[in-house]
Amino acid sequence: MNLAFATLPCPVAPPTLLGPTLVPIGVTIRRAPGEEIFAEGEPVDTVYQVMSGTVRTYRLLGDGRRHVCDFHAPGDLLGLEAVDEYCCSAEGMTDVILHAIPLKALRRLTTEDPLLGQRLLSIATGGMQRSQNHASMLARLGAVERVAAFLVDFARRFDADDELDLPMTRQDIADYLGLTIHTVSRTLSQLQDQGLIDARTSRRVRLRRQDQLLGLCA
Amino acid sequence: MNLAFATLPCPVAPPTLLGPTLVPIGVTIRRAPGEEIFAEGEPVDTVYQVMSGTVRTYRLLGDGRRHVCDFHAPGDLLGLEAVDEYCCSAEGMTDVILHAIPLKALRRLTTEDPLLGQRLLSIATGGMQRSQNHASMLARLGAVERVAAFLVDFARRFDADDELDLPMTRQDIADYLGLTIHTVSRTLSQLQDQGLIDARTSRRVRLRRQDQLLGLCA
DNA sequence: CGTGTGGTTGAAGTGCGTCAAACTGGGTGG
DNA sequence: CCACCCAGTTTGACGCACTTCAACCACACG
Repeated sequence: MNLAFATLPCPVAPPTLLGPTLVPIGVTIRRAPGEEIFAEGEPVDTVYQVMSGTVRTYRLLGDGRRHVCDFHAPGDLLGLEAVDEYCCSAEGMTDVILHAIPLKALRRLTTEDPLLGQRLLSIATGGMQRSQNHASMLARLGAVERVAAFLVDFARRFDADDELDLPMTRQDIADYLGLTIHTVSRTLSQLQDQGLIDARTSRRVRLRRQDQLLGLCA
Repeated sequence: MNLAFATLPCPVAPPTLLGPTLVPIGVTIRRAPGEEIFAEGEPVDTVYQVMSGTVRTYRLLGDGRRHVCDFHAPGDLLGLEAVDEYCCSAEGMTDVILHAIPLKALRRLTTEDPLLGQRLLSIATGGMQRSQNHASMLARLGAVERVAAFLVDFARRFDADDELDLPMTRQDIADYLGLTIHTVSRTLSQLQDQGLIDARTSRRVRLRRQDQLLGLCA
């Protein structure tokens, strides 16, 4: 067993981050499933790095419609904003461990360490590209393409190769893909009938033909 | 919906007297309407600041479907990417004057000047927020809401208060809003019938009831 | 005056949403 | 251990918003 990893609280380090934590300051906090991390409109005073578990960020429109901006894996940074208030809310989907970094301290460190600034910029542009991909998908793909794109993307970012353990409900997926739970459910059934996936339970999906799923993403 | 977007202080100015640039290096280039500035997939070696005119950034999906990522006003920065190739194409919609900044030089300046790094980070997070707004719109708003949101947003970012001079075609708008030109045209006619706008010509629109249009954006 | 590009409008088609009902699995209490 | 519940999920029937197909219009240009 790799003891170096065993002592670190962040088992997954995505390419945007060089180390397990972004900065050596801040405190560790925990959140239960459904528990709020920060809310849209609150003043920004803290940036969070996901250390373990999964987080969803979302916005509520005037009449209650919800849009899930993204699902966040260990390593992801939350709350890096352009303005002085959070533009979306964040809450845990599983039990979550977060590294909470005071914004002031982060700013101070950034002025001292240009490399940290570079890294933050890279994270921010990466986030921009990701939301642009999301927007392109919502603008031009149909339901089957969206669900296929979601499955392939989730497999790449989170779990293993083809055995997915989805931490989110159908409603979460629907609000992420701009669909309804009915359409998501029907589409998954359709992919199952076509033999592209194998939905063992509603939360456990195996990608049988990842190449064909990828081909559906246009 | 929060329509704020971080742009640099570059007011619309006649070509002979351009506003402040991001950095004191780089060269000025011009592009005609429809002319390419950079293309999706090309290696990133230059970032551009729009000095005058309007630019569209877009992506092409496999089968020819197009998604317009954004329309860019004077002051906006183009080509700030997370990876080593442009993730969308950019071309002029009007005659355009751009400030072309070699990426290497920008990187060097950034390590020397932490304030510039802050500014770039602010631009990047602003761009991320803007694409997130775009995605939320595409995910959850209907055609009327999308067109209304587009008009209000365009009025804020570009032109004057309520007299819009649209530099883009219906196809551009449709590809930005995830609709067809037919739906865009019909929706504008509908808003006209309701007295919310006054479409003098197809490119010239007056917002008669901006408050009501804003109310439509959910 | 003909041609071409972009825009508008109508009629018909369709993909996804809405409404409604049944199902499933996990948790709880009798 | 079983009965029951309940949130989440699946599935069917139907409606509607947007797309598709098609025609016509407006204006610029040679």
